[in-house]
Amino acid sequence: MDVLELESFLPYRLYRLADAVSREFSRIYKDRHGLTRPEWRTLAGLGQHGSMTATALGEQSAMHKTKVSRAVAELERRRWLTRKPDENDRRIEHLMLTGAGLAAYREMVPLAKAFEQELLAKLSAGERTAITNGLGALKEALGKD
Amino acid sequence: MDVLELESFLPYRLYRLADAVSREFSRIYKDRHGLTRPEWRTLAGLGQHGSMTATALGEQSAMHKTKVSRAVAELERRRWLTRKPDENDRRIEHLMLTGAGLAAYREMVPLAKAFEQELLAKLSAGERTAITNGLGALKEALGKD
DNA sequence: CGTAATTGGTTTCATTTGTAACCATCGAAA
DNA sequence: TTTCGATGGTTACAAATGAAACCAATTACG
Repeated sequence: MDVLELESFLPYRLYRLADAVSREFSRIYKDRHGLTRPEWRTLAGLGQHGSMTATALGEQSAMHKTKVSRAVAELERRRWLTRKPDENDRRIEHLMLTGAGLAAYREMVPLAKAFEQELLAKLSAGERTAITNGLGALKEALGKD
Repeated sequence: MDVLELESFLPYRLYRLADAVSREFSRIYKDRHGLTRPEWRTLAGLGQHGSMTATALGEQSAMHKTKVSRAVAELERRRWLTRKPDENDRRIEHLMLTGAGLAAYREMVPLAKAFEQELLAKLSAGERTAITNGLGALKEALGKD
């Protein structure tokens, strides 16, 4: 009889780990500011790049366009970002953080980095390169088909 | 100014990858049988262990008890599993697959394994041990706190 | 040109999810 | 034994999500 060992099955291991890490990390943006993950990613994308379109945001952070649309709407409601219509193409809007949005971003960045450092600090140097490289290789593998 | 590089941020990399792999893998149970992920995991848990309680299922496959409850209800509706009340403790029910449930499981196991093999085949031997070990180490790191 | 196909983004609707409240049963302690 | 806290599991409600339909503006092309 053929049995699948769930615990060692790669898709399951990956998902479980990502879920645990993500849940833990979410405390930084959810508990402190009541943000959802799409909202956090939107903030992070704009904080990193300054100004982006909704489409670019979706591509950078792997979000469906409806998620982006809703996240942007909520951040706008909070006055954390503003939209500026494109000069040449009136379908496009350029998004950027307001002062308040930038302030929130600047407050969270060090917390995010600290979170990552704390996690990595529990690993040996070899283990750190192992995940980094392993994840990189797997990402490449998924791409080429 | 302090910026967070989202692309290389561990929680993000992990989640993105897990999401992509999981989405790809879901074709095997979603497209073929219309199962949700909790339903697939329930099937996989019972197929692997023969008989389990709902609580045990939740622990093994990292699912909230409401997810388990609903997945079990749906699989029961399909007549893919049955419940047997515990002799001594009437709160507990032992779950096990029916013939139909087992048949579906046996059909999917080779597909799941093939999926994993195909993915791993795109990596070098070194990269394969890198993810395996990296994920293992990270899981340990999350546990100890 | 004028029409069709594409693109950027929003909205609607059905499904999935999480939280919390809930019901029943059990075990321990008074 | 009664009572209280814990445990196994379900349900109700609100929020998050995905798919598909949609609107408007733009581009491609006959």
